[in-house]
Amino acid sequence: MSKASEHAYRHIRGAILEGILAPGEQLREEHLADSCGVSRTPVREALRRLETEHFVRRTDSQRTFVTDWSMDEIEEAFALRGMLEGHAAARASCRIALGDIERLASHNQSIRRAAESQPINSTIFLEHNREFHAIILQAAGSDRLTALLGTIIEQPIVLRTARRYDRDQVLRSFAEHEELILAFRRHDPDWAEAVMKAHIRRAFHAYRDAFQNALVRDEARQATG
Amino acid sequence: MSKASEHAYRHIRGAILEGILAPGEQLREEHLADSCGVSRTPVREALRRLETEHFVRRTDSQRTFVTDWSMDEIEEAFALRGMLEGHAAARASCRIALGDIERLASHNQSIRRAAESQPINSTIFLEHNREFHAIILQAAGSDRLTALLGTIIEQPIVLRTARRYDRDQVLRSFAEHEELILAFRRHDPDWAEAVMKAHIRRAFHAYRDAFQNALVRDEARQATG
DNA sequence: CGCAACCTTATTGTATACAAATAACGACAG
DNA sequence: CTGTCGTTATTTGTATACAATAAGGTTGCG
Repeated sequence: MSKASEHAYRHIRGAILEGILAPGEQLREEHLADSCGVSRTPVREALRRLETEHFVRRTDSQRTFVTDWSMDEIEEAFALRGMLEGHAAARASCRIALGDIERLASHNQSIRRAAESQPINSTIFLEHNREFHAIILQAAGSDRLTALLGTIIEQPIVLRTARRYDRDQVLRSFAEHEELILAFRRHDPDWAEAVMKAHIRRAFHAYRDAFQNALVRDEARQATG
Repeated sequence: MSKASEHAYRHIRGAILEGILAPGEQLREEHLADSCGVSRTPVREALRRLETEHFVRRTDSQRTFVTDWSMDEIEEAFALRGMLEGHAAARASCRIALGDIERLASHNQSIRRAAESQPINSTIFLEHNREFHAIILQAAGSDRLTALLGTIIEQPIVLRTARRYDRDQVLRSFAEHEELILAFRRHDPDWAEAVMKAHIRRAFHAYRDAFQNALVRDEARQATG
């Protein structure tokens, strides 16, 4: 994808991730075109792409809105992600090279250090966590699976979850990653798959807890303010 | 999606399914626009959509070609489809209404009749088979899963496989569907999932056998001709 | 006061012209 | 004869104007 449409894609996607474009907000092609400094044509292309990746959603009358997730939809997305990433881990366990296992270990050590820093460094955690999962996906050696997961992993949700992670939760991620690495060293697909599924499932509960806490805080703020 | 781009989508998709546009063939936007009677703009939109559905593929230099599958890619697609449709069957088994089970049974009887007709009626088989799977997917009640499977089930492949099905294979599909129905009546997710996975896996082997036979025939034709 | 048909305005869809990029081709050097 | 460079032709990308459609607001009627 060449200059303008790629730029529009990144710009809009970034704005959604940053929360500049809030969930539920309507997106107007012309307005986006202005704010990206391109014409509507590449904006439309970007929107279609963001739609397949579930960043935005279109109504029956072709209007586009930033996706606003219901808890059910999020649980469903996590369930599918667990299944697919579990499958990826199983495949990877049989194929992964020793060097890649070492890279996994290295990224996971960075995650441990991020957990132990004062205060914990979410950005570093997110970065190495992303890379950790990317290595596994690549080791699974299935372009199709990679493409599928690309439409499932909802970065806005991952982001919101991880930003709320406390030290315990990051250390728990670290521990689960370590177990995954053990499964890879043994080339045990069942083990790897089970650990990965559990890992994703825990992430879902972390998300749900964080979300509920946020709701409680909001209500408290409204009551006091 | 409104008139022109929807029309372009159906037109191009249909041409690929009919084999008018052959695997590996390059698609030129202007040419397609002429043959659809619309401008390039909606054609481009249709192509992007067909790309996400894997009907076409784009090179790094943005040229578009009708997808030409390698056997590895097909096996991978079948594996993912087995996993996802198995999951759908498990979900459906817990949620499906009695009426839907009766509809499944009815469609499957039509499949049996198609198998017993002289000669076997592939078109009828395909139609009811599609509907059978669609009912299950809908009963699973997960839009996300439906969307995912939409990008996995490769109609050109299903078509090519089913057209080669002999009576035995259609009857085998019928028998597997019957077992699926039994699992649904018992609301047994594990059973339903296992049967579905086996069903898809058998379809893969049917495809591979048909493909290999086709190869052998082609070679024989070249040797004789 | 409600609501329904109409009109106005906002927004998306499509066509087309032109710009940019890439592949195809051929000439020339080694 | 082969490979590389440059030129041309083909193809895709982008901007823009205009058409079609849907939303919102207004007026008139029950």
